[in-house]
Amino acid sequence: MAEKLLQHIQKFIVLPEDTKPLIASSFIEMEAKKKHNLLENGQVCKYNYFVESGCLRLFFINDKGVEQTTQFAIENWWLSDYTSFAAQQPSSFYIQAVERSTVWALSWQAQEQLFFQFPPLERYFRLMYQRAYAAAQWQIKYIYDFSKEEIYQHFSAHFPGFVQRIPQYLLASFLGFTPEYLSEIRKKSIS
Amino acid sequence: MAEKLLQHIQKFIVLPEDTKPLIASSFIEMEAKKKHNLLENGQVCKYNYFVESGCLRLFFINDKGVEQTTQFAIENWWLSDYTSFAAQQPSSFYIQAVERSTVWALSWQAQEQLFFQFPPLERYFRLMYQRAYAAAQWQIKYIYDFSKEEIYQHFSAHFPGFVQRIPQYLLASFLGFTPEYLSEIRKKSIS
DNA sequence: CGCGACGTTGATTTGCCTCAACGATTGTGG
DNA sequence: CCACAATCGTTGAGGCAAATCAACGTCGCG
Repeated sequence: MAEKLLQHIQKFIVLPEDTKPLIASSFIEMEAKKKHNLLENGQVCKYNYFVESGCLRLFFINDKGVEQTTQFAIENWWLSDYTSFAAQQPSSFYIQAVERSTVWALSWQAQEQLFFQFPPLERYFRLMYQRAYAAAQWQIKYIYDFSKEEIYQHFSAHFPGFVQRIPQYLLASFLGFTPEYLSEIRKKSIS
Repeated sequence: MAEKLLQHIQKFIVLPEDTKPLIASSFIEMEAKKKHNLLENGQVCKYNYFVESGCLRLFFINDKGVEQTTQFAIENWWLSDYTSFAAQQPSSFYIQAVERSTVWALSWQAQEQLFFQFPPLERYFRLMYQRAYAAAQWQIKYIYDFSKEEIYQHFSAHFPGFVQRIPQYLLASFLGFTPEYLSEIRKKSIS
């Protein structure tokens, strides 16, 4: 149980055998069908999610009623609305399964207790946040640096498999433009 | 010495008296004049900077030669290019003092050694990264959610003091548009 | 089979940029 | 302490990337 999660943690810190049951039992295993919402706007984001398989996305709905995806998480990535999670306040985001997904959910209380029982996990999570923050710094750089067309070219060059895997309207939403414009860009790059 | 830094750490974790000299001595105090670069494109980002007073910015230069500011850090905030810092690879950013600033610099090696000597600091840094990452999630949401004009209105409503404090061309660069357009927006909101 | 979700195409509009020129303010050396 | 230059902010004309709107083809699913 929780093999993938434990293996992932062990890439970053040493895990004594006897801590594994403690850790595994702190998480809740969840199965989410495609399009199922793990978090809805207005709710407190109770969990930090580790994706074992499948894909989640973080999005919000703007004042025109359009869904804006700001992040995806695939296997071995964590996802949460950390503003809501850390302060246990209502979120303005949704978290939704893009595909059928298996995730391990860690509540804020369980996380705090785990840190108390096994402090080296602080290091693991420090590294995870550091990695996530570095990725966010890059995402922001991309947005400022490139035109929409360049953003698409870079992204599809770096993550060809992922581009194939998700519907185009979600990709457009994530990259910050309309499905129509994505269509136009793709037509150009084929010919 | 390093009073502000130690006080800041104590807001998040308990610091025994005898650890304070150890911590303080792991940092290098630096004074930076206005426009002085603490990091330049192509160098490894050797330090994680804590701002005691003044203001730093993180920026890069795009292919048209224009400086794009992606973050500011004022008193009690940390700043670094974490992609470069964590992997000790060359950075594609600059870090520059916006005003005369006093900062405490922590090298990657010193940071690792500190974690070894006093593990509770992992928790402090986990919380700092969590906070920084949450702020980045919000920044990304803002970029997707609002028009340039709305971004300016929100920002100047939330941080009126900061808007006064820095030159307009840096604010424009940070908010993602040209100084000319900022001028236009400001004219509109006055009348 | 029929409906709804998804992708495409083209016409039109617009938010914002580019470029160029000109005041205002700052600072710096003589 | 003034003169001159550099930096910074403003204004306006023109242009383009990307959005909006609307219509239509296609696929998968109940």
